[in-house]
Amino acid sequence: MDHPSTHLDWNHLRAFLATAECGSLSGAARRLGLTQPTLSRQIAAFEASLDLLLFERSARNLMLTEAGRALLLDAKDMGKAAAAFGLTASGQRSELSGTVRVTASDIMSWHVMPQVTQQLRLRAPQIMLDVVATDTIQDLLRREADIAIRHVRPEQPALIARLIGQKTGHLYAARSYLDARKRPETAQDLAHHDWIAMGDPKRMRDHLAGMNLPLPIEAFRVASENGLIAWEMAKSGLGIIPIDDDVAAQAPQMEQILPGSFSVKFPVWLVTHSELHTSPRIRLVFDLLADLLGD
Amino acid sequence: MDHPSTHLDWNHLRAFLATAECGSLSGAARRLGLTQPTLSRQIAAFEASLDLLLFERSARNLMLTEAGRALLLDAKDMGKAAAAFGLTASGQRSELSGTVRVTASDIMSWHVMPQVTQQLRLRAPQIMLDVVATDTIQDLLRREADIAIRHVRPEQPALIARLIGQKTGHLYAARSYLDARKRPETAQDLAHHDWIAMGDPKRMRDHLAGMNLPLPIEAFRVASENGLIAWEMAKSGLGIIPIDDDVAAQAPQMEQILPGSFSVKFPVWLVTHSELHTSPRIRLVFDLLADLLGD
DNA sequence: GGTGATCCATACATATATGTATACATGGAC
DNA sequence: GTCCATGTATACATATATGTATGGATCACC
Repeated sequence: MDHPSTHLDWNHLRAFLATAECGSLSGAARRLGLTQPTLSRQIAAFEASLDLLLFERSARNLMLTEAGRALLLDAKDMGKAAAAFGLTASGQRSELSGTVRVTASDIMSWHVMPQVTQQLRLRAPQIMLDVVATDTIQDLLRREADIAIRHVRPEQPALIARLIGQKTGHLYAARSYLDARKRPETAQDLAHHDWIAMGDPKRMRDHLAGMNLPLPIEAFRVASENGLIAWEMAKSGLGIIPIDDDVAAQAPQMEQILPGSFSVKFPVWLVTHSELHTSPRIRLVFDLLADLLGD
Repeated sequence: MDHPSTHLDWNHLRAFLATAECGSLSGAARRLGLTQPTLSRQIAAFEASLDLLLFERSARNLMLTEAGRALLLDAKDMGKAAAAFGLTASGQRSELSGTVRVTASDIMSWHVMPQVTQQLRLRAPQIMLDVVATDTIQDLLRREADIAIRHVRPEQPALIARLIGQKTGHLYAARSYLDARKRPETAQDLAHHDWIAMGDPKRMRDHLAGMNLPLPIEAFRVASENGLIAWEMAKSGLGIIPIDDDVAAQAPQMEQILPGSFSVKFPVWLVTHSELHTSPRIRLVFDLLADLLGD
């Protein structure tokens, strides 16, 4: 007994998705490059084959039925997979070969870029990816990089940015540190601990103060512009550091401070120069990165 | 600039997936209920539209090209989504209404079934799901339940079972317990700690001994047939318990013992009576559970 | 080496889907 | 109320895709 999905007409499925997302047959026809009567018939045939009413025909516009709403979720998954397929297909074309230079923070470069690069090599084998670990937006304006992964929205009008996702972090310290010092029980205790700063301690203090966590500047005992070094310091037990949960999960000796509280959310932006976005190669890597980073 | 995926012929995509999975055009034609020439032309047209060679024609059989292999991954995602769509569509049909009784262990019933039930209500609103928290396979043979979620493969020939996935667990204890006692540093330390047994302590001791973790039977200070009660005991600091990582993740006061070591992998089986599997309603819930549990 | 099974590609007739043109309905602007 | 923009459904001609039939090629088997 084979599943009914193999006997579904996948083009009808595509028609359903487009119609549901556009809210009209005409709109879906425009999006798909077909005509409105075609969409009308495809939807009707699809409903007949499923033996279900997908849309409520209310004169002016179509409305999803209850069943249609449930099915739309699965159809959207299919649309995402189809989009990914299209991207991968572009990546396989040899005429898009060349180098694309991507810049990301050192932590991102070290923690997520290896796997992303691996995925990208599979999906766009013709493209050579050059990962530069810096954190200044100037790289893009000076054309020293093609695409940047950033955690703040860039202001320059010459840049285009797409919000990809959001990462969550918390406060962590090594178990050895917490065993040696008194384990903090309340937010007040935190001021008497050693803190590690990534970058400028003052900027970090202000940031934590904004999270309702005021700390004296003396609390920051060590700092490093290099995020990886700061993180290694934290791992070896030098103090408390706020860091991305995924990074922390890879270090079993790290323990979350006051679990559940003081969560930091930082967005992930994909940025490129507006002129570069018209280059098919860079455009492809941009879209692939958006797909790979946006899990 | 719209994505190229909207202009892809999704039926060609389906043809590609079937051909790649079957290894031949004829096989794909049989699966899809089409003829071999149709598949031949669809694949050729698809390759032309993508401007990519997907298969290497080597007389006897088709072999995926490098590009085809990369694209197959995305196509499989699409196939999965299409299968899910087909299941949801079945669930929306009113003629499949009725009750299905599912039995699962108490921990599973409490931890995963609520969300699964919610998903299932969305995808098959006509079906009333009855969740029974027990762990004996007899329920199925006596027809006291229609479907069982189990962690051992059933032996009875009258039952059909499908392996859905695998869950991973580790040893956990409450932070309060670990603060009060000496925090274990090595595997040897574990024998001097208090252990909590789910079910029969002897069976659990044997199970842990099989994981190269020999414990005296006196180490088990408390036990409960009811897994939830054992878990609550562990959360309140009565000792060490091996438990699923997802369950542990929801209890911030629980800390993993010797992080990374002593991992327990237990399979998830979906079981039903072979006769029941022919009932469309139960068959549907079976497939939906397989889809929902197998993430 | 012959034979049958299996597989892919092509030709041709037919079935199916699509586009064009059109009729009809609705709601907003004036 | 009238006009116009927008949207859906149907008729008809045409373009496209599909099935049937067939030929060629390869491999397993005797």
